[in-house]
Amino acid sequence: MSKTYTISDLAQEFGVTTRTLRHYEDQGLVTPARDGINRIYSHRDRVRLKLALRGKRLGFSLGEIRELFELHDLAGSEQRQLEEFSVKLERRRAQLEQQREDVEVMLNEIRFFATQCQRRLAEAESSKTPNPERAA
Amino acid sequence: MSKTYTISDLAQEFGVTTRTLRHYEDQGLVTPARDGINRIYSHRDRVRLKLALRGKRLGFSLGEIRELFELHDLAGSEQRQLEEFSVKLERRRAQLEQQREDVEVMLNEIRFFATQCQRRLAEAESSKTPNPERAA
DNA sequence: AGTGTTATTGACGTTTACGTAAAAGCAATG
DNA sequence: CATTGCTTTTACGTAAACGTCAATAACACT
Repeated sequence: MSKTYTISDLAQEFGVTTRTLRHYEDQGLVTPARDGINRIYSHRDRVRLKLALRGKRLGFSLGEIRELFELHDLAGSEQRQLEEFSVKLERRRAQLEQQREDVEVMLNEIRFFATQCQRRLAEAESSKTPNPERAA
Repeated sequence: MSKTYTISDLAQEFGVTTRTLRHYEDQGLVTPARDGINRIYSHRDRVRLKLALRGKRLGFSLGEIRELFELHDLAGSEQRQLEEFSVKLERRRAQLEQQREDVEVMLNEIRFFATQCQRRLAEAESSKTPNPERAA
């Protein structure tokens, strides 16, 4: 049917260890089926892993990522919880926009230093080859 | 002369504990002077703390933040290390741009769910007040 | 002099996110 | 059929980033 993956398939593809995948299972982030004793990962597990790793890059804890998954799963459910859901989303959003701002600031700063670096390296280079403009 | 701060001044301002500030000192992120035994934080320390907290929000470890500070301090120094510096900066930049992409993806997803939420909440609301359009 | 506030240095505790080693089970393969 | 390779569970270890006492010291009042 739909393609499945072994534990090392996914580990390799995403550059993590099998230990990590088992850990994520303990934490409820993925729920692979079993072939006897061996884990079999579905497409859904693969997607979840991808999302989890993105979440990690964004600084979320595994617990928070699980929460997000739960919220995500809940997204088609009863209205009574939707309000609470909405509030949580708003908090996430604010946090992420702060983070985006942080990233922009950092990138600008890095770009600045990078150009400074290039300039200095260029200067050092041009002073090695005796060129007429400045060597005079 | 220039304004100084006590440990709790900065802790309060940045919403961290004094323990955190002492820890950051252990890790070499700030180097407050002393009035006898008491710490006195300079404007420079304050800036460093601010940068450190931003770094944390971006997912850097304290060790990495210290590295960045060292690189930053080195920025006006000898060319022989500039090349190495430049390489490190480039790695950071790539990492940050990946992160920025992650943030964008996440924000879009959140915005999508938020509007879905609002829509459902609105629907629920309008079905409470018997309005002619749909109650018919 | 006594009381309260804020500071100091240890030093052990805690949480998170895995690492790592041990012991054991299938499965193909030379 | 023994070895090699991948898997499993169990369980202790660890690095980072602080938390949380504890004991002590310096001031500010009142």
